[in-house]
Amino acid sequence: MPRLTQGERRLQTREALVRTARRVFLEHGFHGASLDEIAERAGYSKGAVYSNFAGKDDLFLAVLDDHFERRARAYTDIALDAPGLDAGYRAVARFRVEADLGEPAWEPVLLEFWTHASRREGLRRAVSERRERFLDVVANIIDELGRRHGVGFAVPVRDAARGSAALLRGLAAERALNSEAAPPELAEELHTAYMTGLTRPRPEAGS
Amino acid sequence: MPRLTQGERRLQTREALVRTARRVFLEHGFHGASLDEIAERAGYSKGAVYSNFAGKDDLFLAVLDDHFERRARAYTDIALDAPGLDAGYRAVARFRVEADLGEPAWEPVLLEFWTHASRREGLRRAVSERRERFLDVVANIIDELGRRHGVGFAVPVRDAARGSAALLRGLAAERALNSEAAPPELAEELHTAYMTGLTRPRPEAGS
DNA sequence: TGTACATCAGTGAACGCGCGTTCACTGATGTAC
DNA sequence: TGTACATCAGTGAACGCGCGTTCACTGATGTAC
Repeated sequence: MPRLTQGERRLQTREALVRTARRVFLEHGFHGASLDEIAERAGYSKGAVYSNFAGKDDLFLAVLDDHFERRARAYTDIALDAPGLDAGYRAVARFRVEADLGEPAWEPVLLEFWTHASRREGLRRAVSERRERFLDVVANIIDELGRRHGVGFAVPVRDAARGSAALLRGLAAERALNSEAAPPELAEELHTAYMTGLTRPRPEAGS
Repeated sequence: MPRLTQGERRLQTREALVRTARRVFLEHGFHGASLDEIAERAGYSKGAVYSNFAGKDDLFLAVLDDHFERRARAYTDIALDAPGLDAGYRAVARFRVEADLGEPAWEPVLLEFWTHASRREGLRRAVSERRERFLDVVANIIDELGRRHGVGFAVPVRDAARGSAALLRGLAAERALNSEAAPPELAEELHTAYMTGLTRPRPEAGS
């Protein structure tokens, strides 16, 4: 009914494609998903994909951006709303595991794309930049958490963030192979052990 | 010169295929590697692959078996030869990172195959069984380490082992995207923090 | 030791299939006067 | 408000390509007598 401008229409198409692409990637994996199916299920032809994205890789990057953005917001809320330091460590781990269990296909697709990207220099760089930006957010959370509770960390918060993400991702990979491998309680426990092992009583006071 | 029996010849073919397959998988990834190239570079035709393996998946499983076996031996030696508890935690992390850096393509291929397997029930199970067997070895190492140094752990050693592997794998994934992301010293530090966070002063003495 | 038949590792060609990407084209929207 | 031309989102067909798997076959090794 509301006459849309060309730009709005285009944006609408783009969003429909990204939304559908996410679903199809989840169902079939990155290599397994076909642009044909994505376009068709979104109500367009394959050409529409190429009119809006540089190709399959680029389409997945758009899905990625969407995902990381939502994750970043969720982590921030969850960690900083927690009642204590330990509770923060735990809440993040629990959230992550629950998210994985709710959408078990996501982590495998992401890893598949990472490995794909790791072999293509340009794409590798594109994914890496997004990754680092996401880690910025996590690092800020950890930093803020430390500040609020008057503790410091054995390594720079950025490195602590990377390790935290690595541990949770590794556990997700275990779960992809064996869904009972790392249930929420265990993930909580291990993540807390990791963060606790890094936590130091007193932060270095300013220079 | 030495006339080989049919069985020996067959075994020789099998081993040549596995050895070559490993190299080609490393070069092109699991999906990217073709049985044609593997067979040809090993000096056989594609049919030889199907005479020795059920298919591409099965061939990769053979490569996996080989890999895990060598890794298991290496970890055992390294952890138990270390002069102390912390040194053990550190040595394992360092070994793992050095191995990754020496063969940066391995972790991506392994992850690619894991994600592939996670979507095929039969294969998933096959990989999972191998995975659990490997974790048995790591769990034994941790158990022995704890015994020797008179400490216990906050979770069952099997779970501690899974988390250790998860952390190191997650860091490897980071490195696949950005080779400078998690250098040996950092991996050591993070892994030690994780293990230390799990370590408890006194083991529960037998019931 | 020698012969006849059976087994079997490995060959090589053919099969069957799907997909990412390109491109000439169209019909609708936007712009300029 | 209306007309003429330009732009552009999306179409749909064709292109080009590779690969995993199957299978009838062969030549050599193994077996039985």
